[in-house]
Amino acid sequence: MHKSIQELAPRISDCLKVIYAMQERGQKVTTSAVHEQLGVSDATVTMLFKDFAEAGWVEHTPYRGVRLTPLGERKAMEVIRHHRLLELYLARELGYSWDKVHDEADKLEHVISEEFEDKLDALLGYPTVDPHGDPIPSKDGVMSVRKGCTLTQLSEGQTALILRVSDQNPEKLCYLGQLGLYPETRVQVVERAPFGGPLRVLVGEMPQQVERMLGAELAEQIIVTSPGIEK
Amino acid sequence: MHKSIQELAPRISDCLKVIYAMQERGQKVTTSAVHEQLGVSDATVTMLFKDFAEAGWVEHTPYRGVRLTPLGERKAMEVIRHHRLLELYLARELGYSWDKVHDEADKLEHVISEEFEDKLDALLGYPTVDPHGDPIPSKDGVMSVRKGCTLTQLSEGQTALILRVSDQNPEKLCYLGQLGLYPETRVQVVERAPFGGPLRVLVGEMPQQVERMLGAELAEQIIVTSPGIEK
DNA sequence: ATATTATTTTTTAGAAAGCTAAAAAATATT
DNA sequence: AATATTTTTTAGCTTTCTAAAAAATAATAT
Repeated sequence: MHKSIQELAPRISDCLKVIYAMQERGQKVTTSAVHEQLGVSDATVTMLFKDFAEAGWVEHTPYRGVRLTPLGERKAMEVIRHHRLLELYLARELGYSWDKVHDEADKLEHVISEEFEDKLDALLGYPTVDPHGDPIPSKDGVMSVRKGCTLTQLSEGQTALILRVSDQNPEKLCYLGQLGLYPETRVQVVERAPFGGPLRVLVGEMPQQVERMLGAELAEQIIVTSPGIEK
Repeated sequence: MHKSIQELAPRISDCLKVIYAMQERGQKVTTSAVHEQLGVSDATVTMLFKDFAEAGWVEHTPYRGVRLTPLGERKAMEVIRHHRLLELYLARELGYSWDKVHDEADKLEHVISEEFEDKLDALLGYPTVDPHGDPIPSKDGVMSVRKGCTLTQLSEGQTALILRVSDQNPEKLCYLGQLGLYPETRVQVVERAPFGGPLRVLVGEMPQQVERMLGAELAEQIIVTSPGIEK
């Protein structure tokens, strides 16, 4: 007899997040891929897939991986909303730097009540993006994603606004912060070395603009407004 | 082979709190008493006692119960500090009523980091009491208890300041809140019915003073300044 | 194409943690 | 001394996870 999923136990919601993130990136959600992200064995992932399928959150084709159902996406939105509200709260109210918010939010998100979430939401003024520029889903599960492209896709001379810095690695975030590359910051590509080489960019508005060098690996993680369509 | 206690798992810190609370009230900390408070079987409590003794947190005399060592008290202070800082934070920053803070803090206290605690502490201005008037231990484990007596111990006509309202029951707290019986509020006993009968008290300062009736069971939980020694 | 080999996923069997009911042991009460 | 109560020990349950075996799929060579 298999037990059905009642509450969002830590393992459950972590797995949901991983599945959603992979699917969002257009990747196949396979046993081995989730196993790598989640740090549990393949056997465990297979069992999680079964539980999820039984709960109606995913469609599971054995040996082929899973795909979220509308219900599953809804659940994922709840988890992501908790996480991102907490991230923003930690950064704005408690003064956490943006490279530390992820890990702390990961621990807190499993224990906060609905009431806590609502009060946070109100305290923060019903925000729509977290410190990395990632959108915060609304309470009814709608997440509006601002369209953009990666910084590497801009051509020389082009200007854009940073929308998201979608990396979880604290070291990388810390470094990007030192370069001033936060969401809502203006950037201009001065020079683009070929074959995935580094970028030379101007960061910030006119008076205090600074020039920075940036490797392609990092630039790839920076989502900016598509040229022409600034808002 | 028995595993030693490394981290303060939820069960562990809950048990520590219960042991500390009982010892503070001068009660014997026996297997059955902890079993009742904690909601686990006697067998489990016996095993917890063993683990605690092995960790050097208590002295365990088999069939006689436990007594906290200085190290054990130190650990208990850490747990209580977490809990009470969170309670104050929930009440003051997020607008929780004082009857709801306990349960939410109970969930959060198991997951917050040292950094989170420090930032809360700073945000709250390094507070010394929680919303119930219970003292918050300092980071180095010192807790200064303001001496007082219960409201039932005052004689007719006497005046005092409420120091603590040390009840955890949400319903009772909610009711006491309706009567305006919060810490730092002035009260005067107008009439004291004999044989544990109800009290008639004046609540608040002169201009907007109100008269209230109060059963002995509730009055017993209200700690006030001893007459004469107001501060 | 088809057989062979490699890879991935699932199943199976069992380990470890955490708990409890019931039996045994110690203490308390009459 | 006999009986009742409490605590501890024992044995075993449930949950959650994994290593290894089995099954399915994918890649390669003939």
